[in-house]
Amino acid sequence: MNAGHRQKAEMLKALGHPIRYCIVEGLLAGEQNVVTMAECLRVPQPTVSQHLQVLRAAGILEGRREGNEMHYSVVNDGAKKVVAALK
Amino acid sequence: MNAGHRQKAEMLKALGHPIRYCIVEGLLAGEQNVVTMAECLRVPQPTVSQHLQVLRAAGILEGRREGNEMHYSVVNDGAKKVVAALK
DNA sequence: TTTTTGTATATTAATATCTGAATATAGGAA
DNA sequence: TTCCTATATTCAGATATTAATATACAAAAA
Repeated sequence: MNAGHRQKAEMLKALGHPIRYCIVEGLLAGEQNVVTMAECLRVPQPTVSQHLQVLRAAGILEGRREGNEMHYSVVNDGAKKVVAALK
Repeated sequence: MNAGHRQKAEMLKALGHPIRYCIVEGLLAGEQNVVTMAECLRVPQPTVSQHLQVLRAAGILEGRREGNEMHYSVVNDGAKKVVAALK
């Protein structure tokens, strides 16, 4: 067990929640807005924000503000590969 | 968010622990014995057994007894693909 | 019976998750 | 400017889940 394992496991742990997996898959398909995510997932907006924070902390997402909306995108190649592998 | 997301997230959650990721990767490389895993991972054998149980419950591993040893193998295609994608 | 191999259980500590309220941030209208 | 609305984050809390340890138990072979 080395640092690589830890890093990969940490990334998989972040993806290993239905809401977060759905967020990442949705972002890879082009969705962006937090309100849209919350409606699609049928969970309160704060819950989505908290999961977004987990994904950001894991280095999977980055966000930038566009007016009063946040636009997130997947910046982690491993996460992209994992979601693609499970398509 | 549908049943597919939940299933995939559950599998990723099981893989999302350094010890468990290491076990699965090691099994795909051909290792088998629980004592060997424990020594390699430098954790107590009961800890390895607990993680093996998590992986079995997630449908990632199956084990069969060979004399007084257990031989585990990875039986989940998704898990194989994920580990391969992160190689 | 003793040793080796592995699992099961109980306890405790640490994390994760969800909810609701409060707060921040940006844009537009009065 | 001030107020209002929409968007998003942060915080506090309660609850639930997970993980690690130690201990006890079970199965098989020497």
